[in-house]
Formats: sequence, structure tokens, C-alpha cells
Amino acid sequence: MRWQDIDQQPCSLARTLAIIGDNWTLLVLRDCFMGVRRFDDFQQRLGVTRHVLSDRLRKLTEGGVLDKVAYQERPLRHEYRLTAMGKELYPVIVHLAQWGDKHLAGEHGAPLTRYHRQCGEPLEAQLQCSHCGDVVKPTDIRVEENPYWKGQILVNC
Amino acid sequence: MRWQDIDQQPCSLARTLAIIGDNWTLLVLRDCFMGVRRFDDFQQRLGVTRHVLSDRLRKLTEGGVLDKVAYQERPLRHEYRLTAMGKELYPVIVHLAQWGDKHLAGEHGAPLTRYHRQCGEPLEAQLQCSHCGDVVKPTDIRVEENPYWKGQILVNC
DNA sequence: AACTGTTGGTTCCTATTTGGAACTTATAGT
DNA sequence: ACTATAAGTTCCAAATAGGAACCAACAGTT
Repeated sequence: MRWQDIDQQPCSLARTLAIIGDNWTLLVLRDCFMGVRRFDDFQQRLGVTRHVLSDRLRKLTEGGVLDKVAYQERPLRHEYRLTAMGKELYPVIVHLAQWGDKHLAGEHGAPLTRYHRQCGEPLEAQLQCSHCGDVVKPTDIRVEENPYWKGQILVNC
Repeated sequence: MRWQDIDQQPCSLARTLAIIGDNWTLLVLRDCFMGVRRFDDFQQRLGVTRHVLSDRLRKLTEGGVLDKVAYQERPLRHEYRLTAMGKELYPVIVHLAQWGDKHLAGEHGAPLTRYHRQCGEPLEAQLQCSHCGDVVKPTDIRVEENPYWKGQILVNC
């Protein structure tokens, strides 16, 4: 199976990764959350080649994660902004960065520290259930298959 | 810059993605969290080619996310298990899948539903600050640069 | 003893994608 | 007329992926 057909699978994770799971794409999103909006700024900060960046921005736009809007008319210039849907990916970025802070920091420590404005402490984010407010651990989650795909997803588990 | 050199950047997200940011790798991890441990099971469930799978499992093992352990001696056979470090990636998987459930589900609904055992409700996970217990929104986070890389990370923001 | 199956890969070849650099278009400023 | 800016596109060589076949080391069956 080709990676480009991965969005055909009955799996929300696979469909999500079809949009944002490419190499470079999550780094593009990192920069979006830092306020970067323009092509050349992305290109210089990431060091990615221009046509790969062009392709990733197009996929993110088609996927509804970014919005391509004109910021001037003559000459016509566009910039890329996170949509509401895109902003909902923030927890993913935070957890990925936090994991790197904890496990991959070198001798100089983590490059960035995130602080929680409300309490002023360095942020240690964790999963919380929005219904009961409890912290959620992997073993606290029970998975149920949609009857439509019965037996196709949880095979071999 | 080549993708394979991305781990040299002073960015925890980039370093994390150097290990798990490849195409297919997060789907391998999805299956790990579903209990899959063996090469052929990964291969059949993912549909990925065998040499790509071999490469990704090697990178995950070298990165400390998976542990390659022998489960029988004659003939020698290995399986791949999540390390403690690997298990800490669970929030990433949950948020990615949840985002797909919300935005990419087709007419038949989400393929899988995750329930929180403690309260029995379908899980809607959110970020929580472990210090004060508050829910964390993107705007609640203040970023501070490590003095060692002063001016190199937050440029253009 | 000879076949068949299982498991965890490796090898081979072709097709696609990436990295790097140069080029393009449309315009503003000097 | 020349230079600069912004957002790409085009070109080519090099790296990576997809697909299929092959391999090693055994176990079980005929």
C-alpha cells in the first residue's frame, strides 16, 4: 500500500496522518503556532526545499488545517493561517515537544520552556477526561469498534 | 537541509520527529498501543513494505521507543515492545486520533470509540496543567528561550 | 527423508520523492 | 534601467519507497 492511499483506511489516526503525518509537516505546524505565516519565513526557518514546502502547504490547505489568504493585492501575495480546526492540533505539538524536552534534551537543557500563564509554573501537560476531570492513563481507555467495520480493525489484538 | 539531519536542531519537536516523525512510524506506534508486537502482524495490518517496516522498527528501537526482545530461542525470534519512554507517547496518539474522529469521520462515524473506564463516557481528552489542574489552551502558554540559544529559535515571531 | 509452513527479515529492480540550485512573475523603490 | 522582494515553479541528480521474490532456521506432517 502506498502512503498516499493511507487516508482510505477506517482509522482516524491514519486519516489524520494523511494530512499532517508527512516529514516536515508537523514542523510547519510548529512554526504556524509560533506565528509564522509567510512562505519565505517557513523556508528559512525550516531549511526545507521550496517545492517540498509548497507541496506541504498545499496539502495542509486542502486538508483544512491552514487557510491561504491574500494579505496584499499588488502584487498578489498570500499567507497561511491556522484554521480553527488547525488550532485544535495544538495538544499534539505540546505533547510531542514535551516528550522531546524530557527524553532528548542535550547538555544545555531544553531549547524552549513553556510556562502556564495562569499558575506560572513550567507546563507539564497531561491528558484529562473532559467529563470527569480525571487524569487519563493508557490503561484507563477502553476501545470499542464501530459495528460497521466489525472485526476489521481490532484483528490480532 | 536533509530530513535525516533534523535531529541536530535545537528544537525538542524536531528531535522527537527525527525518531517518530517519518511516514508510517506513528501508525506502527498505533499498533504497538493496540498490542501488536510481531513483524508479520505489523506488516499485514499496515500494508507497509517489509523493508520500510524493518527500517522503522530499527529506528524506533535505536531511539529507545521500542525494545526488541527474544520471545523464543530455537529458532531465534524477536518481538517489539513499547518501553516506558514509548508509552509516554500515548497522549500524542490519543489527540491525533481524536482530531481525526472529530474532523475526518465519514458517513459511518468514527471507526473506533475510546471510553474512559473510570466514568464510562466516550473520551474527550484535553490538556491539563499538572501543577494547577486547569485546562490549558494555546493562548495560556508562554514560551521562554533557553539563554544558550538566545535569538536563534524565536526569530521572526 | 522429503515436503510444507512459519517467522523475521534481506535483496533486487523500478518508480516516486527529495535536495539543491537556478529561474519566473509581478511589482515597488532608487 | 537596475535592484530588491515574495511566492512560488522548473530542472536534474540522489535518495527513498513499493512490489515481489528470496533466504535462513527451524517445526510439523507425510
